[in-house]
Amino acid sequence: MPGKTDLSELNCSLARTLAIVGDWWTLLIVRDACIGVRRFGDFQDSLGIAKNILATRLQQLCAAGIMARSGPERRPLYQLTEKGRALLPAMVALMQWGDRFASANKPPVIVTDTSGRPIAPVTLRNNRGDVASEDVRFAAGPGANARTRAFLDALRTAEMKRDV
Amino acid sequence: MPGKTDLSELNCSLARTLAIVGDWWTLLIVRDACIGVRRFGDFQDSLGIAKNILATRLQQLCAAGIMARSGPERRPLYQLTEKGRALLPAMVALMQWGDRFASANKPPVIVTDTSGRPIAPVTLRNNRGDVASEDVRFAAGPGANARTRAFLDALRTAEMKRDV
DNA sequence: CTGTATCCTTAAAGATACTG
DNA sequence: CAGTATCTTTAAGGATACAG
Repeated sequence: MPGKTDLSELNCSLARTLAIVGDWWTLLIVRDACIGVRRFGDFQDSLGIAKNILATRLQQLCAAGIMARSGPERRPLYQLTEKGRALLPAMVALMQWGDRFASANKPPVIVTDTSGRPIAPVTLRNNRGDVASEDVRFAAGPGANARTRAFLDALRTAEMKRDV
Repeated sequence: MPGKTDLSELNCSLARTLAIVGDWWTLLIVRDACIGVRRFGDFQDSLGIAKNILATRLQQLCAAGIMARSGPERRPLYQLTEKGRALLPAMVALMQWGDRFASANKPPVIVTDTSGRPIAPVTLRNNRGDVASEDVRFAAGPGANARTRAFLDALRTAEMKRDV
């Protein structure tokens, strides 16, 4: 992105994730890989992406350890690593949001287990069960720096002051 | 993004979601909103984003129904709508991935319920319990067009032919 | 404080041609 | 088929100044 800020500096795991997979094509490539695409040309056909862009993205994904290249040098296979497959819950959650709000509840693609049983809507849970989105809170974690701590403190204080 | 493809055309809910919230700043703004940020200036301070960019994003988010503007015209509040809060599972899943792979398991921010109980790692489940990422499959859904169907069929056939 | 209006820079995206 | 090498376009991001 033009003249941009380095999101990975932001002391925020979401920002760091987006700095790695947050651009327009990367998650779609990962999605295709999940579905079973492995060849350069198949990614290209599936996405309608320019070859140079695709080549760059695949290199980045391999460098990031999200995908791995194997097979013949002339006609390699690109496959997800464990780290790449770990993106699945996030990807499916994004898909489900799109199913609901951007595809009018008519999913172009449905997600199932090996027996065809549908994957349930992704929810947030604690050790007792689902947690509603209104009940979710954020707090400083072990990786928080002073700025992040101050920021969260300030917010908490502001809420105390009855901001509504 | 420069000279770009319209992802929303892709007959894919993930692409459509990314077309709405898939740029570098939008999800971070949503995250801040989740945490409790509501003021223009607070978003700006938190993210270090330029004012014009922030203004554009907030407009887009409001237009998309993800955030809503309220309060005095001179000093409005920006808050998530139901549609916006529905992004939480996806956001948390992305954060968790970053916690693990981009923050060395030292989360800058932790997510809890109202009692401080931690939110568990987001997983994929069917009606019986967790589904491992290797056991996830994709199939054409009610919103699939001919191209998507053909694509998924072709992949399935290719796998039959013993690709791996 | 919350924007809007300009201007500028830059690099991402795409098209095309070429190579092994 | 799987790239690499260029070239061009273009619009996103950012800085600044200004306004209500």
